[in-house]
Amino acid sequence: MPVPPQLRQISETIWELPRSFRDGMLVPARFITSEKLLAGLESGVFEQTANVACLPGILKYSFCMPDGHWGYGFPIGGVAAMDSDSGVISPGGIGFDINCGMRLLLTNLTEEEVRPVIKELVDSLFSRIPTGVGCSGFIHCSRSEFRKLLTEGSRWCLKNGFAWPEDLELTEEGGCFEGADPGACSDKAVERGYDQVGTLGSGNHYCEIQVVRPENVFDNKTAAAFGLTIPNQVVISFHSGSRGFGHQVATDYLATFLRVMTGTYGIRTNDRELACAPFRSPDGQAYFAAMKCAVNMGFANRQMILHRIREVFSRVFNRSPQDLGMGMVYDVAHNTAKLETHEIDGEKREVLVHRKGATRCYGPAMAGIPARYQETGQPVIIGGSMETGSFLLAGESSAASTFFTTAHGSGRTMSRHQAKKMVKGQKLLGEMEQRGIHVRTSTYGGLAEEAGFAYKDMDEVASATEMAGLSRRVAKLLPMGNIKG
DNA sequence: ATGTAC
Repeated sequence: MPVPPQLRQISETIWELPRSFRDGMLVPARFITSEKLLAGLESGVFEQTANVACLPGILKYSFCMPDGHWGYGFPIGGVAAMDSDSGVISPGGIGFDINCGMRLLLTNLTEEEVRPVIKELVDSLFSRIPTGVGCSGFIHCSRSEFRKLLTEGSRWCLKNGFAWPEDLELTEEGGCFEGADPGACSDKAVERGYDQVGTLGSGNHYCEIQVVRPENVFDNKTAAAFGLTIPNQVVISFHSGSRGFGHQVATDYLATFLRVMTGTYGIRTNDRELACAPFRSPDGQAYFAAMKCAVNMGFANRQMILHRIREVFSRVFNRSPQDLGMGMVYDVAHNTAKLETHEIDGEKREVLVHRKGATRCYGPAMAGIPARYQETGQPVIIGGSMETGSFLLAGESSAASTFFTTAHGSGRTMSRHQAKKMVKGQKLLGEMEQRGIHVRTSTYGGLAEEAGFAYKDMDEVASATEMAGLSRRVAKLLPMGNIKG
């Protein structure tokens, strides 16, 4: 893909479009990537990252992470910090699936112990965790109970016996964004969401049983601090979000913002998909309070899925989850906007950081990460494709340059439609089976969309984040079994 | 991502 002629290389891992690239750019656009990944960037990503640079109140740079690809308004992999007084909030900078995120769970089992029962485990996970479009959850709470869950996030799960206390410590923000207001969410959003807690969803949402081979551990000391202490240790990671609820919140407020943006607030954007409102305006604050509800739904959703995973392993091995060492490593959100304090030109300021397909990666000794990770930096979980595995990384102090943000996945290289044309899901399933990856899926078409070839090179993305100083590689997690929607 | 066209 040809890059814009105005793009100039700043360092080994930074390319920049200057403000002169487009009228109205308030800051330059920066692409944090590698030479190889840069060559694969779609031209739309340059346009989108430059359009974001025009949004009122944006500070320093409009960023695109190494896994960046074309998205709604912002690129997926887009990062923008706004001045919390004069800046805007934009749903397109957060994503439709608010608090889509990754959670990583340990076991004290080895590959040798798990391999003989992998089919039973995967089949059992598939039958116990609802997957696919429109699926319902296994807890049936009322609409009013769901509104409580929206304000409490993972705390609701703890109160109801679906969490260990340490699960909350090991979730970003303790599994709850404070200030969530269910009153800011439409009845329609509640209607779509109240029955979906504890469901995986579809698309690229999955739950995977993985093995950490000794040759795939890059930082032994940090791996041990993250609980990886056994050769060929088995872990489980999964990817899910706030389902139909978050989608409806995003849809509702995009419509509102489009209605009021120009008339009420006098804001014009290059792309209607960048609809936004001043953060301090009533509309901006209402969306922020509703978005927090969706964030909390996402945390609670992943907590309920975790509960079911523990049940499944416990039943198959006839041992308690505690005895199986099924504690969490961490839970990271990658579709949010959050008020954080960052140093901007030598001055500490409160800014609204939009992360859309981008992971927070606080470094060592920072407030806001668990005590046990103070020396290592927070765990960062980057989900790859179901064929190539995932990465566990650690936050670094040098990530201050991107408001402590790193990549979130491997990033698509082709559309879902294109991927489906290239391989039949049933054939792919057979091939993966032969390579020792047991897969269950709710639709064969959906499986084909997630084929490994439809994604960027996972190793290249992880290496690029490390070279750029955003996060350091700790271990690569290889798939043994996968369930997907 | 998504009751994949409220």
